[in-house]
Amino acid sequence: MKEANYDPKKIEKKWQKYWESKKLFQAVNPDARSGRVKAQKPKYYTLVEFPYPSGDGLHVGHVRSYTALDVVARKRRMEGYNVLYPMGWDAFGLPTENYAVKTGIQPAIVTKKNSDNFRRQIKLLGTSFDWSREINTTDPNYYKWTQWIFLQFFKKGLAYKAKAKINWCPSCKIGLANEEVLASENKDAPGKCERCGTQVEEREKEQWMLGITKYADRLDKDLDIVDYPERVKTSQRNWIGRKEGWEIEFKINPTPEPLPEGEGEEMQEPSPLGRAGWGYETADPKIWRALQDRALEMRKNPTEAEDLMWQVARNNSLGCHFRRQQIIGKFIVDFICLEKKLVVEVDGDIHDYQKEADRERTDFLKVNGYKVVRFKNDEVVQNKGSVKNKIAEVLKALSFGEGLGGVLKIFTTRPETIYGATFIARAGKQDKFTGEYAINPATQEKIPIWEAEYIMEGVGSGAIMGVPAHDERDFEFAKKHNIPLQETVIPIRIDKNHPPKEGYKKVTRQAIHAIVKNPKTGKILTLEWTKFPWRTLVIGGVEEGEDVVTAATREIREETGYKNLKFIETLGGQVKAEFFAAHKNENRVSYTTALVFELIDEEREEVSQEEKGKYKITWGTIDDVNPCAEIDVWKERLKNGVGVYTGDGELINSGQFTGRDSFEAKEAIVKLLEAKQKTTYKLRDWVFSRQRYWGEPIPLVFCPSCAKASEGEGWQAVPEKDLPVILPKVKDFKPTENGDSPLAKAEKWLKVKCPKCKAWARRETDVMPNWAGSSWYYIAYLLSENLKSQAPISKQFSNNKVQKNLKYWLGVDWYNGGMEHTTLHLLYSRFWHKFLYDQKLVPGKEPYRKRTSHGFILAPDGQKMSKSRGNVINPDDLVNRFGADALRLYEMFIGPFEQMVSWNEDGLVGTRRFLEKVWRIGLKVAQGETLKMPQGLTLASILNECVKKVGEDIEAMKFNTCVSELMITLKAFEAPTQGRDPDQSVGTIPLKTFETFLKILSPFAPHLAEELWQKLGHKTSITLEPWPKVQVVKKASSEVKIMIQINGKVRDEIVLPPSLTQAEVSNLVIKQPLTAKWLKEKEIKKTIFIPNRLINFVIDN
RNA sequence: GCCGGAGUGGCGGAAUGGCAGACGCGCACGACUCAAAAUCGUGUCUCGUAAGGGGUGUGGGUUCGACUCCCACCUCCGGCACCA
Repeated sequence: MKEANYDPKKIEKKWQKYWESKKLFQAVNPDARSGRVKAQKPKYYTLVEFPYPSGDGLHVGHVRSYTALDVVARKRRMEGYNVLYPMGWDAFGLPTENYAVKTGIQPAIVTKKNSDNFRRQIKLLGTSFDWSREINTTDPNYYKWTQWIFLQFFKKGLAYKAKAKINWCPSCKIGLANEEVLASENKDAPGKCERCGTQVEEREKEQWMLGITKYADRLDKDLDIVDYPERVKTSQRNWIGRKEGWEIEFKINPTPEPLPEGEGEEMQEPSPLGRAGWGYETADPKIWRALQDRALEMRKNPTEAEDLMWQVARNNSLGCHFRRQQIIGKFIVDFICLEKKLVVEVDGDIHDYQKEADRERTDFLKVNGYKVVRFKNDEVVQNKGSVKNKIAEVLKALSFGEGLGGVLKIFTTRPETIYGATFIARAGKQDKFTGEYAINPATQEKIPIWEAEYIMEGVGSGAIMGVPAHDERDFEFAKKHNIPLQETVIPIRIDKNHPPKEGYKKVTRQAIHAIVKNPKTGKILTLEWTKFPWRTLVIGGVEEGEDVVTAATREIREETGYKNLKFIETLGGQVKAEFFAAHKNENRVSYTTALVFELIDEEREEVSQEEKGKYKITWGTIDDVNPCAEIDVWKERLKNGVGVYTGDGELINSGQFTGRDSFEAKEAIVKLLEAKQKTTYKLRDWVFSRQRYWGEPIPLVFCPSCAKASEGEGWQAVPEKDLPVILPKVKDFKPTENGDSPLAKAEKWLKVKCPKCKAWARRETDVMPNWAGSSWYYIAYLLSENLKSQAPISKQFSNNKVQKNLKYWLGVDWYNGGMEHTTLHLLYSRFWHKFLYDQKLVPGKEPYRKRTSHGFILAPDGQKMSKSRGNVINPDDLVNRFGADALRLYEMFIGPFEQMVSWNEDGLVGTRRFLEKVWRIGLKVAQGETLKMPQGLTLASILNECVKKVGEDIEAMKFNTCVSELMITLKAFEAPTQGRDPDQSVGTIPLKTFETFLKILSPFAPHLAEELWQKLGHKTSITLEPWPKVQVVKKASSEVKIMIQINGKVRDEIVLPPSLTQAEVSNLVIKQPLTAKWLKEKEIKKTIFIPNRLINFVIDN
C-alpha cells in the first residue's frame, strides 16, 4: 500500500468542519435553576483580547496569542472542564473612520468586510473558539448595552462634563487622540499631527469625563487579589500613582489682627513667632488704642455708601470673610478680606481732604502685599450690583483665599524635612516671586512664596514646601533663584571594619576630614599611621568656637606642616559616623564635615615632635585611603558632585527633633504640625468624549429649557426604552469647523424631544472612546442570547438565569493580551467591572483572575509590521505553504512567550519536518509495522517525562520548551541506534504509548492529531479524550549516574546502584582510572556528596 | 531622570546553585540516487596535534562549585516622565 504523504490542506479543512458540525467547542451555559451544568463540570473561562479588525488582516502576533490560549483551552477540555473560549470584534476605531473620510464608504460596511476576513483567517488556524458567541462592538445590539452602562455611570454622578485639554490640529481642524500625535524630537515642543505633520495645539473643550479616580484606591488595592504578572501590577500601580503624604497648612503673610484690649504692651517685644521679619510695624499701643476707638465710632456711624457696601460684603456673600474698619498698621481701612489681602475703600468727601495721607496709606498697603480697590460713594449708592460684581471679579483673580482661609495647603511625603523648608512654590507658568510670604509652621520663619514652572497644578495640592537641601528639584530651583538652603537630615554611617564595641565609653564630637589636593600632581594628601595599619585623610576634631575651615586648616598644619592652603569647598553636609576608635580606646560618634583644599605651594613648617612620630605623609588617591565610615559618602560626592541628600538619617537643625531619626520622627512632627494625612493619585479622570463619528453615541440629550429651569439639569439621559441611540448614517465624516463631531451635521438626528419636559432638545454629538466597548466585552460573551433580546436591560440583568450564568462564568480564569494594554484597557475594564459590581449587576470584585501577556512579534527586519513598511507577514500564506499545525507549532516554538521576538520564517521548516515525522511514524503504528526502537520500558519512561514536562510547561506558558520536549520524545520513537541501551531490541511501538503522545501533541497540532487518531481506529474526537496522567515512578531505577567533580569541575562519571552512602561511593570512585589520575598524590581536603547525583573532591592544586 | 525587562554559538533560544549551548534553523561531511530534491546518519563555542586550557555583557564578591545568588558598572529594548 502506498503511504499517503502528510497533506495539511486536506486534513485541516476536514477537521475544522468536523469540529464545527459537532459543536465540540461550544461552551454550555448553566441551568437557570441549579446554576450548574450537566455532569457538574467545572467551568474554565479562557479569554484573549478581541482584535480590531483592520484592513491589514490578521497579524502573526494575533496567532501567537490565540494559539497559546487555544493550547490551554484544549488541555482544559481534556481535563474535564466546561471551557469557554470566545472571540469577537472590537470594531469601533479610527482607522476605519479615516478610511471613511478618504473614501466615503460607510464604516459599517468596511467593518463587515474586515471582520469577515479576520474570521476566515482565524478559522484557518483551527483555534477552538466558540463562534456561537461572536460579538461585535459596533452592532447596535451590542452598543445598546454599552450605552446603558454609560447611563448608569451618569445616573450615579460618575459621568460629568468638564473642560479638558485636547490635542488640536489647526490644519485638519480635528481633535486628535494621543496616539495620533507624533512626538517631536524636541521634547518641549508640541507634537505633530500624524496625518499632515502640522504642530498640534492644546485646546480646551468640554468633554464627558468618567470618575475613575473615585475607584483609584480600590483599583490599586485589589491588585493584591488577582494573579497578574508582577510587572503588570507594578505598571498599574505606577499609573494609579497612589501616594501617601501629608497636607500641611502654611499661614500666609500674616496680617495684623485687632489686638484684644490690654495686650498691646506685649507687642513691643519681638514675639516668639519672629514678628520682626513680618514686614510691617504694628502701631504703638497708644496709637492703636486711639485708632480702635475711632474704628468703633466709624462702625457705629457709617455713611450711606459704607452701609450699602457692608451689605454687599458681609456674611461671606462674596465668598470670603470681610471685616470693616480694620486697623492695619497705623491706618484704618474701610473693608478688608484678610485671607485674600483685599482692601475695599469707599471714598467719600472726607477723603478728598487728605490725599497725602491716602497716598501714604496706599504705599504702605502695597508694600505689604494688599490689593486696594476704590469706589466712589456715588458708585456704591447708585449701582450696588455692579460694585459687587467688580469685587467678585477682583477676588477671583487673587491667588489665595478661595476656600483656604488665608492659608496655603501644601502636600508632601516628607514632612520631617519641614525645618529645611526655605520657600513655598505653587504651580505657575514661569518662575516668579509672588511678593508674598508664608510662615513655616515648624520654624516660624518667614519664607517666600514663589510660582514655579516645575510645580504642576493637578499634582498634590498644586503647591509644595521647597526643601532645597533634600530634594533635587527644589535644590535646582533654589540655586537658580538664590534661595537659601537649610540642611536638616544627615546620613548615618557605621564603620563596618571598626564597629562600636560594647563596654567602652561613647564620645561625641565634631570632626573634619580634609582632602588636600596638590594641583601639580593631582594627588591627595594621606597619612600612614605608624602605630596602626591605617592610611587616612587628614582628620581631626573641631574645637570649641572653631568653624570647620579653621579647624581643618589647623589640623593640616599641625599634622603635615603644609601652611599655604586654598580652601575650595565643603564636600556637602555633615555625616554622622559611628565607630570604635582604637587609638583612643573609645567609641566615637562623629559629626564629620569633609573639606577640600588645594596647596598653594609646597612650603612646610616644622611639625611638632609628637605629631612627627605619628604618621608618614604620603600622596595618593581617595581609593588609597582605608575605608572608614564616611568614605563612601565622600567618594560618591567627589564623583557625582555635591548634590542633595534625599535619604533618611539623623535630623539636625530641627528644633526639638534634632538628633532623632528622620524616619522615626516623622509621626511626631506631623502631629505637632497638625498635618492631615492625605492620599493622592496620579490617575486622572477618564476623558470619555471623542468628537468623532465611528463610536458609540453618548446617549444624552441637552435640553435648554430644563437647563434654564434648574441649573445643572440640562443634560437628560435617553430613556432605556429608546436605546440604542443608533449612530446615524452620514455622508461627510469630517468634523465641523470648530471641532465638533461629524454627528453635529446630522440635523434630523440631532433634534429630539427632551425626555423630561418634552420641549425640543438636542442630542449629544460626542461619541465614546475606543475603550468603551472593550471594557465589558468579557461579560457580553456570556449574554450572547440577551444581546438579541428587546427586553429592558435592567430587567435582563436582574433575571435569575442571567445572574446564574454570570455567577457561573465570572471571573475570567485566564486572560491573555498585549503588554500595551496593561495601563489603559486593563485598568478601564477593571473600573467598569467594579462599578457594575457596586450596582450589584455582576458578581466578583475583579473581572480577570489571571492575566498573562504575550510578547510582540516584530517583522524580520526588527521593525513593527505595517503595510506602509511593506513588511507584513500574512498568516494565510504561511498556512497555505506549511499548514496551520506547523504555523501553530512554530509560533509556540519561536521564543519565550512573554518576550518580544522578530519573525523568522526559517524555523517553520523545522516544525513542518517534525509533523511529517509524526505522520510517518503514526502511519506505521497504525499499520502495525515493526519499528526499530529502544526497549519498551525506556520508551514509556521517556514518554512519561514528556507528559509531565509538557503539562507543567503549558501552565507556566513555556510553550517553546513544550515543543522541544515533544521533538525529543519523537526522536525516542524512531531512534534505532541512539540511546544508552546497548541491547535495545527491534519491536513495535506500543499503541497506547503512541496514543498518549498524540494526546499531548493535540493541543498544539490538533488537525494532525485528529487525523492520526482516526487512522488508529478511533471513532470519536481526540479532543474528548482525557489528558494523560503522569505515572508516578514507583520503583527507583536500578542505577544512577553520579558525577565526579574535582574542585567543582566535572572530571568523570560513574554508574552505580542508587542509595549508596558517601563512603561507599567515595571508595568506588577513587578506583576509577580517570579519577585516580586526578587525585594522584593529592590530599583530599574535603568531600561534598549529594546522594545519587554528585561527589566533589576538594584538593590542593 | 525614574520604573520594568533583557544581555549565552553563525541565528532563534535551553539550563531547581551541580555535565553551559537542550530543541530548532543554518552549515559541513557521509548514506540512498544515474543525478537532484526529499529522507536518514555524523559533526558543528573557542585555543590546542593531544593532554588540557578558556568561555554565558564588564569588574568584584559569596560558595567545594555561579549563566543562575549579592554589589558596582556597561549596553540594548519597553513604559512613564518636572508626580512633591
